[in-house]
Amino acid sequence: MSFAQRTHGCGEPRASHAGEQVILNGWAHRVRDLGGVCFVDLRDRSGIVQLVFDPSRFQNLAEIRSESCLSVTGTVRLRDPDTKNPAMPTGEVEIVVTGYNVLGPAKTLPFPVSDEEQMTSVNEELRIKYRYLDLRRPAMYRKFAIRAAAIRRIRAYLDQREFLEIETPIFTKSTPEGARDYLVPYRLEPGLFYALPQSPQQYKQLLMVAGVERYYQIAKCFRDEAQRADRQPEFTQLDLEMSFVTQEDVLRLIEGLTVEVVNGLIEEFDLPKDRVEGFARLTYDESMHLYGCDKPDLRFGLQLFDISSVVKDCGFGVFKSCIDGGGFVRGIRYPGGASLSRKEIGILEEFCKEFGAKGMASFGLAQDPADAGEGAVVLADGRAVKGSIAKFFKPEELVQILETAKAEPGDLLCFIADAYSAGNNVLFRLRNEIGERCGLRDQRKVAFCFVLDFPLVEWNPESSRWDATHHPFTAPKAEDLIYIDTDPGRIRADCYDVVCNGTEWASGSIRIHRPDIQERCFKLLGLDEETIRARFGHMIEAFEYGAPPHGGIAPGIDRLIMFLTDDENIREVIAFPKIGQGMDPMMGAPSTIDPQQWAELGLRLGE
RNA sequence: GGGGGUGUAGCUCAGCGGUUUAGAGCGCCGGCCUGUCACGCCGGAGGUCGCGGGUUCAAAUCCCGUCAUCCUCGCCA
Repeated sequence: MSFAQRTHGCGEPRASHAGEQVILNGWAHRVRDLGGVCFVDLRDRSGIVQLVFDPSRFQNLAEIRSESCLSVTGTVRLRDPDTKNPAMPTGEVEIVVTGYNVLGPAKTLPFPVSDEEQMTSVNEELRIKYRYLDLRRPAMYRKFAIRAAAIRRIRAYLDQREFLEIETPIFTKSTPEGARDYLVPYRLEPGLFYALPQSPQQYKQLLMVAGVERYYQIAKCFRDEAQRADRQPEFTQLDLEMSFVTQEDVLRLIEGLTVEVVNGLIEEFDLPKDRVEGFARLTYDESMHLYGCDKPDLRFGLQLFDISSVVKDCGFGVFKSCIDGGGFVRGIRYPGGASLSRKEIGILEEFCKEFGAKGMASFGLAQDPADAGEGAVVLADGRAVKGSIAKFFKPEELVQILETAKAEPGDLLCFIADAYSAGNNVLFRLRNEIGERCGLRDQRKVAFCFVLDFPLVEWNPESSRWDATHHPFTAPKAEDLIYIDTDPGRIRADCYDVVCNGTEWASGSIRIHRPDIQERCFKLLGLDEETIRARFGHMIEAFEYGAPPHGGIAPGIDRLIMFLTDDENIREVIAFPKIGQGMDPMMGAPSTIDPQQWAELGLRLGE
C-alpha cells in the first residue's frame, strides 16, 4: 500500500510556514467534530498540530477515530488571532486538509491514550499488556528519548577514552553463589544447562587477561529473584573494566562519566534538576556511623548521633543495660517532631519495630518552654524537655544529649538502644522516614556519593562461614591481608559503591590478579579445591598466564533514568517490562512449549 | 516464605451497618451543532461486582478459601 510521505513532523508547522503545502503522517490524538467544521489533533513523535476538515468536502469523517494512523495533505494556515492556542507550540497555525488517507484504522482503545491525567491512574498490568499503545504517550516517548540519549552519551564518553565495546555471551555457565540463575536446557545432552549471566563479571575479567585494557558494554543482566519496585528479572548495566589501574583511576573515570552524562542530559532535556558537581566520598564505616547504612540518601543532611558515652551510667535502665551488654544508644533528630501526639509517636515506634527494633525511646525539646506541659523537665537555661523518659536523666545528661544531637527547639529526639548493626538497620530507615515526612529530600538534587572500603567478607551466621561482601574476585587491601587468618572481618577490600539518592547505583572493585592471593581468599570463603576447580577453574587458569592488575564497576542504566525522570518504578523506564513473578502480559511469556520441544530437550515435568 | 493494599461497565471510581431495577465521570453508539482545542447539547447501549464455596428467605456487601496485581520485610555475591 502506498501513502504520501511526510514533508514535516506534526510538531514543526509555525507561522512562517503559512501558505505552504504539507504532508503529515501521524495518529489522531483527539477529534472534535462540530458539525459544520471538524478539528483533529494529529500527533507524531515530534509534536501535535491541529487539522481542520470541511465536512462538505469529506463524506466519511467518522472513520477518523481516536488513535487511527493517518496520512494528511493540506495547507498551513495562520489562525485568526482569537483562535490561536498559546498552549501548543504549533498553536499559531492549523492545517487545512485537502486530502487524507486512513493508513491504520484503530479500534476503541483499552485506555485513554490521549489523556495524560487519566493515564496516571490506569491499571499498570493493562498498560503493559498494551504497551505499544502506552508508549504512544508523549510522556513515555520522552523517557525513552532520555534513555537513548544517556546511552549515546555514555558511549561517546567511553569511546573518546579508548574503551572497546565488546559483547559477551548470553548463554553462559551457572555460578551458584549470588542470585538464582535463569537456566536454558542444552538440547544435545540432557542434564546440562546454560545459565543467563547475572552480569558479565567473569568475561570482562578474562578480557583484561586478553589485553583489551579498557572494555565496556551496555549489558543485559538476568537474576531470578523476588521482584521489587526498583528491580526487574532482566535489567541493563553499563559494565566496564580497566587494566593497570588503581581504585582511584576507576573512581575518577566513573565520576567524570556520570557528571558529564547527567549534566548533558539535564541540559538537553531541560530536566528540573541541579547540575551534578561531583561525588561525595564516605568510607563504609563512616556511612554506617553517620547514616546507619551503606546507601545514604544525601539529598538531605540529617545525621545520626551517638550518646552511648553520655548515658552509660544513666538512670534509664533500658539504655544502661544495653550499653552494659556491649550495645550502643544512638539516635536521630526529628525536626519539628516535638509537636507529635502520643499516638503519632506510637506509630513511629511501631515503624521502628517493623525493622526489628525492640523499642524506640524519644523526648522532645519544647518549642515554647511555657507550653511544655506538666512533667516536663526544665533545664537551668530555661529549655524544657518533654517526654516520659526525660525524668530518668540528670539535667547535665540531658544537656549533653541535646548538645550531641544538635537539638533545636521543637525537635523530637528518637533513640534506638541495640547492638551496632541492628540499631543501624532501624536508624537508617527512621532517617529516611523522617526525611520523607519532613520533606527534607531536595527534589532538584541528584545526590551521588562513593562508599569506599567495604569489608572483604562478612560472617554468615546461618551457614557459619565468611561470605564475600562483593564477589569472590574482589581484592583485599594489601595492608589488611595480615588479618586473613586471625580476624578476617577486619579486612577491608578495594571495593566501592556509587550511591544515588539512597539507592545503590553502581558497584565495583579492584580484582585479585594473583593466583596465590585468589587461592587464600577462596579458602577464607570456605571453598574446597574441588569446588574451586569446578566453578572457577577457568578463571584460576587464566590468571596463571600473565594477568594484569585490573578493576571495574557496573552502574545500572535503568536506575540512572529513574533518578532523572523521578520515577519510583523501574518498569516505567523499560520499554517492555515484566510484571508480577516475571510475567509479560503482552507477549504471554512465559508460555507452554510443544510436546516435541519437551522431548527434544529430554525434559519432563517433575511431581 | 511473611505482612499490607487493590480487584464492581472499555477506563477511573462510588456503593460494601444484607433487600426490590448496582450508580457516576470519561469512553463507545445514534442525533444536533461552522471555530473547537478536555468542544457543547440531547438520547442510547454496555456489568458472571476476580474466581470457588459457605451463612441467609435474600450477598457486590458477612465468613472461609483461592487467583491476579501493587507495595513492603526476607532475598537480591
